Formats: sequence, C-alpha cells, structure tokens
Amino acid sequence: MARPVGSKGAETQKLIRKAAIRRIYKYGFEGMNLRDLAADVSLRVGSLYNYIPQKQEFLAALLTDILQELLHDWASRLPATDDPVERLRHFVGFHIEWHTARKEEVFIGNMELRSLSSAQRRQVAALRRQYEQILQDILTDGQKRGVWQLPDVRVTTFALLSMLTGICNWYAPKGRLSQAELVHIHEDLVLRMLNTEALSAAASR
Amino acid sequence: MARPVGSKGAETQKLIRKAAIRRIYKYGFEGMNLRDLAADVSLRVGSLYNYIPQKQEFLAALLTDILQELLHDWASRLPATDDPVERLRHFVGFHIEWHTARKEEVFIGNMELRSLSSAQRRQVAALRRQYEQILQDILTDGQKRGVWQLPDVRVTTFALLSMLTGICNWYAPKGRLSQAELVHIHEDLVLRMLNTEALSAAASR
Amino acid sequence: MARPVGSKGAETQKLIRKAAIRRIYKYGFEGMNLRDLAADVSLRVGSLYNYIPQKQEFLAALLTDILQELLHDWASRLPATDDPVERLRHFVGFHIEWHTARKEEVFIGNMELRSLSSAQRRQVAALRRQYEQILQDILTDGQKRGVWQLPDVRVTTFALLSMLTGICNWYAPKGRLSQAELVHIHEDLVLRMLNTEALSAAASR
Amino acid sequence: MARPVGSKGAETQKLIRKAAIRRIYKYGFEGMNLRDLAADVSLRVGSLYNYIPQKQEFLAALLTDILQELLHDWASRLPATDDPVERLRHFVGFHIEWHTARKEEVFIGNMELRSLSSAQRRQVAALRRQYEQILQDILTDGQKRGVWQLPDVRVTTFALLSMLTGICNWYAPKGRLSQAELVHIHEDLVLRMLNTEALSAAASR
DNA sequence: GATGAATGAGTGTTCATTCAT
DNA sequence: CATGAATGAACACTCATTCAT
Repeated sequence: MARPVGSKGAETQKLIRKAAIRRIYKYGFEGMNLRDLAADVSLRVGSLYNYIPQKQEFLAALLTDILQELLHDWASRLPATDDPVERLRHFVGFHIEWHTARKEEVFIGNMELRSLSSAQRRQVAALRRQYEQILQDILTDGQKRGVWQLPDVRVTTFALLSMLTGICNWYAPKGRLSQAELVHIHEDLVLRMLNTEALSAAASR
Repeated sequence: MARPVGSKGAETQKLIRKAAIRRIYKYGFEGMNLRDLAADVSLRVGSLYNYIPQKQEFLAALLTDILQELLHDWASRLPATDDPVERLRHFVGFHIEWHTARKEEVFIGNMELRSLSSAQRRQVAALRRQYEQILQDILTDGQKRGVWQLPDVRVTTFALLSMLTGICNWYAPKGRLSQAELVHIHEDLVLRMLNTEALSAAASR
Repeated sequence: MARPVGSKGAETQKLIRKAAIRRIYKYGFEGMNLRDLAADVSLRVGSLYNYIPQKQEFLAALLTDILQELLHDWASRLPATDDPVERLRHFVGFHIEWHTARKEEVFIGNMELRSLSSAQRRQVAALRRQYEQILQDILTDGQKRGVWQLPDVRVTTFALLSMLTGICNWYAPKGRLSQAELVHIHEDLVLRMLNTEALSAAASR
Repeated sequence: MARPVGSKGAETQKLIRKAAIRRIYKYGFEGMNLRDLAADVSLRVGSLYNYIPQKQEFLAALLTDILQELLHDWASRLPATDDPVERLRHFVGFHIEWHTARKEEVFIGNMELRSLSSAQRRQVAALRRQYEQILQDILTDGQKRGVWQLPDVRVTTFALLSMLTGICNWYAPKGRLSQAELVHIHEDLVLRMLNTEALSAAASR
C-alpha cells in the first residue's frame, strides 16, 4: 500500500550524486548552487532536500563514498602475487585506470577537503591515508627484501602518488595515448625510479 | 590593479595581495569574502575598491603576477651550463625551493583557474605552459643528445611536474626533512627515472 | 476537522489535537511545523491531511473547541444559588481549576488569535466575550442588589479575569501551593476587592 | 572626512526598532519577516543587516532594552515617601501609565520570550523579575508594618501585576475612560484588595 | 583614500500543501 | 489511510559592488 514498487527515489539519488560530482568538478563546491543541481535532475531546489540533509554533509558523504569505493575496488582486485615489483605494477595499473575512468570523482576527492568541517575532514583524510598506505606498504616491502633501495620510502610514496594522480589534470579519453599506453609508460617510469634490475626486467618484457 | 600613488598605498596594495593569497589558499576564491579580506588589512570593504577593480580581475592579476614572478625568478637564475643533467638538477632545485617557499601562491596558481573567465584563464594557462616548456626543453635536449631515452617526453614532463609540485601538499617547513634533503632526494628520484648513467653519476657525488 | 470514520481515526484525531496544543503552547502557532506534529503521532506529514484541512483552519477549530468546552463545562456546573457572593466564589473556583488543569489550552486560546483570519478571529472572540459575560453578569447582579459598589463593572470584570487567568503564567502543579489553597487565596483577594461585608463573611469561614 | 556629521544611521536604527515593535506586536516575532520590516523604513532587506546582527539577537536586544527602560523610568520617578500605601499608589499609577503609553512594547516583552535562546531568555527573565520585585517589596513592607494582612505576598504580587498589565489587552487611548480615570479605578481596586483602612482613606480623597 | 550606508541578486534552507501509488 | 516525492513560495542571511560624504 504504502511504498511504490518502482524505487524512483533511489534512482534520483544516484542522478543527484552524478550531477553533483560533475558540478563540483567544474565549479568547485562553493561554486555549485543547489538550484542548478536540482535543475540537472529536473527537480526544484526544495525537492533536493528529500535526498540530502545539508549541502555540506552531502559533500562529506560524497567524498567518503568515493574513497570507500576506491578502497573497495582495490580490495576486490588485489594482486595475486607477493612479488613487490608485480604488486607495484599492479597498483600503477589500477590507479591509472581508476583515476582516468573517474577523473572527476578523484579530483574533487583531492580538492574539496577544505569545504568540510574538521570532523568530516578527519574522516575523509583517514580514508585517503588508508589508500596511500597501500602503496607505501608495497614500497616498504620491496625495500625490506632488497628489491630496491630508496632514499626515503615516505617521500617516494608521495612522489609516486602525485605523479600518478597528476594524470587526471591533462588526460583526455580521446587523446593521443590509449589508457594501456599510459599505463605502460608510467610502469616504466616508476620502475626506473625504483631500481635498475626491475627496470631491465621490465624493458626485456 | 588600480593605481598605486603614495608609498602608503603601495604598501597597502601588497598587504592586500598577501592577505588575499592566504585567504584564497585557505578557503578558495569563492570562499574568500572581501569583508574579511578588508578586515585583514584594517580596512572596510568599500575602501578595498581603491586598490582592486573587481574580485575576479583581482584574482586574474594575482595569478598572472605569481606565474610571472616564477618565470622571472627562473630567468634570473638560469643554469650556467648546457649539460642536460646539470640543467635538470638545477630545475629540480629551483622548483622545489620556489614551491616550498611559496606554497600558498603555487597552490592557488594551480587550483583557482576555474574561477576565471575563459579569456583570463587562457592568459594564465599560457604562462603556465611557458613554465612547463622549460622542463620539457631540458628533457628534449637530453633525449636528442642521447643522455636519456624516454618513452614519451611530454608525458614525462607532466609526470615530473606533478611529482615535484605535489610536495606542496604535504611539505611543512618545520617537518622531518630540510629543504636541502628534500631537493637531494628528489634529484635522486628524478635522475633515476631518466637514465642509469646520470644516476650513477649522481650517486657518486 | 475532516471526517473521522473508523474508531482508529477518531483516536488519531485526538492525539493530533493534543500534540498540536502542546506544540503551539511551546513554540507558538507559527513556530509549530506540521512535519514535527505528524512525527508526534507517528505519521508522515502528508497523512496529517487526512485529519486536518489546513493549518490555519485547524487552529481556528482548536481554539473554538477549547472555548466551547470551557463554556460547556461552566454550563454543566452552574452554581445552585443566585446569591452573587456565592456565584462569584463559584466562578473563581471554576476558573482557577479549569485554567490550571488546562493551562496550555487556555494559553493558546488567549494568545494565538492573531494567527487567525479576521472572520475566524471574530468567531473565537465572540466565544471569549461570552465567557467574560458570565463574570460580568455576576458582578452586575451584585452591584444591582447592592452587595458591592464597584467604580466600574466592566473594568472590574477585566481586572478580575486578568488576575485569575494570570495564574497560568506561573502556576506549576507540583509547586508550593495546592490548587485548593490557590483557590482560597484568590477567593479572598477577589472578595476583598469587591466589598467589606462579603470579605468579613469570607474571613469568618 | 570619514564619518558624515548627520548621523543618519542612528536615526534609521530607531526607526527600525519602532517598526519592529509594531510588527512583532501585530504578527508575533515568527510572523514578522525582515523584508516587510525593511520596507517599513524604506530599505531593502540586505541593508537591515547594517543595523541588526541576527533576527533573534535583535529581538533579545529589543526586549532587554524595553525592560531596562522600564526599570530606568521607575528609578527616575521613585516615590518620595516611604509610606507603603503611597508607594503602592505610586506604583499603580506608574505601571498603568507606562503600560498604556507603551502597550506594544509591554505586550511583546511579555509574550515573545519563547522565541529567545535559553541564555537570552534567562537575561530577559531576570530583568522582569527585577521589576516584579519592586511591587513585591512594597507589599512586603506594608505587610511587615501591619498596614495590610495578605494571605500570600508572592501570590498577591502576581495577581496585582496580572491585573494591571491586563489593561493593555483592551485599553484604547480614545476609549471611554481617560488614563487618569483608569488609574483612579485601579488604585481603588488595589487598595480595597489590600486592606480596609487604606481603602477608606482612598475613598475619602 | 576611507567610511557608512545602501543595494540587488543570490544562497541554502524550510515548510504547508498536493497527489499518484 | 499512509507514504514518498514533488512543488512553489517564502525565509533569513550573505556578498560583491557602488557612492555621497
């Protein structure tokens, strides 16, 4: 009697999410206004409040969701091997694929922290650190095993992440390079950066 | 940016610039409001308009100034040699020093383009491309001379810039690493990434 | 107020009425929102409209009902005597008992007239005047019979009503004074105010 | 140079205060909207915020001001005698004059407490209690000196205040009774209520 | 140059009300 | 009857911008 079967609401929820990500990507969180967001999904602004509690909390939920999805996707595609080189290569591939496929999400996930309350920021930052830790663990492992000798594992982690994430800033799906080429080039750059032997191995592939 | 007349005015001008950079860095351009900015320099908001024409044009001028200063500083500290490896090392040092010393400027110079009109954006983007070109030229030169063999010079340029600029995101002046160490580590990483010989040279230093 | 059909509906109807009175008392009519009112009776706001026609008409009906109940209660407990002093004493007791027992109803019945349309206000005001008339009639009767000599019957009516109704503003059921004491004190004050003889009679009781 | 001599702002401030009192009296605090209030003083709503910080804080300030003015006015017209009867008579006159002259202020001072935050409410309530204390002190003094014998001084204080303040609810400046007559009638009622001797004294006046 | 005051357009948010299911 | 979803009109409040003094 009460609830209609066709869950129209859940559908709208997703549409709003998508539209919001695009708008935040384009204009920033402060620059996104709810009236336009509502229009994107053919609603009036008041109706938006059937789906979101507050603009800011909506952002927090968005960012949290994005990062959790990222972590979840990684967890469901864990590399089968424990060879540091292979795991690193796997990470590079995963990161680039995810970050090019979902460039907008990633961008706002990195940029819009300042619009959050400090409590919200802490939560999102924790998730991000969790993701960073994945790479750092790989680097540490390789270092321990003597696969590579890094001057500073922590700094290298940041360096690699910045480098790989930076791709979002210029990558265009229809551009000169295919995603596969992109991955290959960066695998190469990363492995060179870490050690010679893996490099020669990679080069001989 | 208005007409600075007396020396007092020019002083205020600079104070406003500084305060604006800090505020934009902290809250974003849209999140900075002129009332607070004025208060930072002990003015009322109306008086601000003796120094700036429009909020947006003020931003454009700010970004332009920052990038021009960056370019100017590079031009005044050009490396004396034409050895690609030395020039690259020089660039890394320069970039890191500038970007850690003026982290806030750099950050907004990279992030706030979206708040500009398209004409303004074009102008700022051109300056940024000019800076990128410096690195790309070095890489191309080394490639031509056979100092290194890169799979893709353009992509490597982006990769290096992202990596080096990313430092701003986590660098803290009082942190674990001195600026000199930071530079040294990154020189190492960069040279490894490019070729073995330079690396060994660097390592033997 | 809508059409109550099943016994369940009539029950809900009453619950809504009660909840509304409490909310209006606490927050005022404008400050009461229907979403919260609905939640008080475990409904969603849309369902409320099965019980009420409009917020404002609902208020009008509420106020009318309250005053009609007041009048009805008085009618069903008319004093048996025609002695003005006794009738007055009876009125004081009745008024205080009703007004302390149903403090919230009384309060909103007095305060929320301004939220009504003028037609509604007239209707409610007429009922209130009807109640005032009860006291005025007693005072007039006593005046005619020479039981007391008042400088102005109309003004005294208002004075007495204000005084007796004011009790609602501070009375607390668990306070220092019992309801009976309250009544006794006020009978005393009222009778003193009216004339000496009745006073002495009252005092000797 | 800076501030214009004709303090237009202070003038506007007062106009806003007046208009607000009238609107709150008529529609209640929640029912008053700032757009209309602004229009009353020929401003747009945004300009209002040059004079008030927040709607609610504005109300708090208003109520506080009203009560402080009331207290101040009493302080500046203290009765010259220490005779309880005379002081009481003085109080009745003062109260009625103030409350009929400034009926709207008084009304909102009594009614709009519920729109305040609890901290604000405490502050306003304290001022009101201060005023009530004036009357209570007079009654207590008379009781101690044996001028009258009241069953309960506290209750009588409330009764008198309710009675005297209730006048606001029906008094109209152009009505049947002059302010002087009003005062005289109520002096009479009050003194009767308190004791016979003072009454006879009053009657013989 | 600096200020107080004004403005208009916009912002997020609330809320009574409606209606298909 | 109850619900979720939608709506439009309103609301308090903000802010870049202007201008007479």
